[in-house]
Amino acid sequence: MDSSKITIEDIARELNISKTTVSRAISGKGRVSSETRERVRSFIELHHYRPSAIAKSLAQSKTFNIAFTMPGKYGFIDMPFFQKCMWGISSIASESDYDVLLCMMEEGDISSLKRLIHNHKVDGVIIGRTYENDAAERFLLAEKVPFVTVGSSANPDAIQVDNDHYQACKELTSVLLLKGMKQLSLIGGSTKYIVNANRLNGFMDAHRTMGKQYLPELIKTEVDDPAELEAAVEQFVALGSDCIVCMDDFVCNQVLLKLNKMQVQIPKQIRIASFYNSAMLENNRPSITSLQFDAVEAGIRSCEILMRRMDGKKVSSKTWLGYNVKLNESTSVV
Amino acid sequence: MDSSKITIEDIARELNISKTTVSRAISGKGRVSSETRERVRSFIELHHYRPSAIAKSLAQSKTFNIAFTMPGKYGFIDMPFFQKCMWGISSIASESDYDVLLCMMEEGDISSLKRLIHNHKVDGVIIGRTYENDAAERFLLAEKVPFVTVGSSANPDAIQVDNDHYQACKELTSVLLLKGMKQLSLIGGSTKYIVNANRLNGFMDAHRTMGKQYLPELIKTEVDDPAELEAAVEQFVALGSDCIVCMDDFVCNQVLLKLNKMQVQIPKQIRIASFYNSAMLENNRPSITSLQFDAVEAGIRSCEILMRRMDGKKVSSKTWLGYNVKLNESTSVV
DNA sequence: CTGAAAGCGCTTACAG
DNA sequence: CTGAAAGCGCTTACAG
Repeated sequence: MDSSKITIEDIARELNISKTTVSRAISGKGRVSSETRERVRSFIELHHYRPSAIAKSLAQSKTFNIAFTMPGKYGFIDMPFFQKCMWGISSIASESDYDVLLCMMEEGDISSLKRLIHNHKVDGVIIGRTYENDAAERFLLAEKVPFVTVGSSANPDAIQVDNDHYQACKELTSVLLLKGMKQLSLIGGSTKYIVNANRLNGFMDAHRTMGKQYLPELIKTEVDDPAELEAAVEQFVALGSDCIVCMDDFVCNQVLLKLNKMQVQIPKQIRIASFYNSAMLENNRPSITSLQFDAVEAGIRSCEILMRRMDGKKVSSKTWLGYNVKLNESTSVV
Repeated sequence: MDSSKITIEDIARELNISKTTVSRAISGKGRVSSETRERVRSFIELHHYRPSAIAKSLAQSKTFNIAFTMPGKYGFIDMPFFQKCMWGISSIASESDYDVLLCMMEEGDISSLKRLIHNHKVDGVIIGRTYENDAAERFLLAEKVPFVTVGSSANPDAIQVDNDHYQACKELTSVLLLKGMKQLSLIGGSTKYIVNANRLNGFMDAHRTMGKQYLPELIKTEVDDPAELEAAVEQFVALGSDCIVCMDDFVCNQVLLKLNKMQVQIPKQIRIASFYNSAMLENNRPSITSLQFDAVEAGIRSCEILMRRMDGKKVSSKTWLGYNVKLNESTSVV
């Protein structure tokens, strides 16, 4: 018998029992005598029978697929994050015999997501990258498709899994202050992004909590072009800042290039820390002190939550993930 | 009528025609009067009917899914390649209303692939990373599942899409020689890997073709630990090599670090080129001369070929992809 | 050009 | 504990 074509009906016929019983013996739902169960089990093993996921899907009106959305053509930044995240998602999904379907889309263009949903190919989705006023989220909400976002969303109806950037930044800043640095400077992009606003607050509150002052001239947010960034770095150095804290790894990378150009040595002449880790900084010399967020965990948690949500269970709308402060060469006080 | 629950039967009833006709009007297969077709079309549009991909799958015994395999937990190297490749694959797949299912696996552990195939969740697979004596390939061959590999495979039965590394390396080497470099050195890993053997041959044949000599002392393959690599670099410098050619970007990265440590300036004191491009080198200062391979194209071609193969069409067992020689600062002859 | 009917391979109330 | 039968929502020979 060709193993790839065995059906539940074949088993029933061979074993002289009904399809119903076979189905029950396999799924474990409903009572089946242990003797019958064993006969089915051994037949299946012998003939390498594998149930058709498609038929099961149709019968149960479930696809056993979830989608994972991520940037496609552009935004090749921080790809390791997505890979690790996917790994976490896959592991959890497969435990429930679910598979993950790729959905690549750019900001604004959610056509691939629409196709997936309209074709009823998935039971739920994990949004790997959120945007402000996210079209994908609005669409999924309207279509009543369960989803969870990795990263914060402004949408109060979205179920979110995120790192506690505020706490993490506050802690890293405190550690730097404890190490004796006195003139921390901060540089980063737009604080209209929630995550950046949180980072700024963490930075400031750490100072407050420890009874330290920060110099307003040393805080430079809303930086969005290289020239501006270079000017800021020059100013920090001129004002005698002893450590530059970067709001993200992208900014950090640029700061490093600028300091290199200026021939300023790290950590001898100035120290550097980043509020975000990434592959970009991983191989840097000196190694960069940064906050470590675990992308695999983000994947795991978001998938677990989505699974529960798809099961109709209540889930909390916001899940905080852990973080680590990783001290490296770039902030060593010689 | 709840749009998410409309079936072909509802349409048939509302329009007073048979399910058969509705199905034909939608699929375009079989003759349907243009009037009927139009009635169906407008009804569908009005009520936002979307056929169930699952039901279609079961009826046609096709899943409309393909799998893309890539490394999971380990091997976080060169992730942008996979992302670009996936983007290419997705675009082509979606043209035929196919979706791509993620299959993350480590060398040797093909359990996730097995699950996918046994559950009949895909019609074909694209192997994103090939290994020697690839377990995944052997499995798919045995299961008679159509697949294509991105990158070369030693398996003669595998349908492969690959870059012509030999030609590419030969060309880059020739260009370097034409620029006047006289003592090219070559460094890389094991030549048991087909791709490395090809690279070595390209390097040597370029010399031969141009009537130049290469010094055996300047060719160092089978390098597999950092100490060995550092020693080799020191030797190259001591022997007066004017350009180090690296077999891949990983080796190149290490060579750069070593030269940096040695305070040897690029390209002033020595030049550098890589036989492979990657994000790791993209942001380097100085920018690195390297061979450019288009990962999006690799995805596109492999998916096109897989689609044709799944259609039962004959496809050539080996497809060569293009490449570009990208000259950058690291080989400028001042 | 159109339909009735069987089929894809499972699941699941319902009845026993 | 077990079965007959209907159902999941499409497709497709076959017949007209």
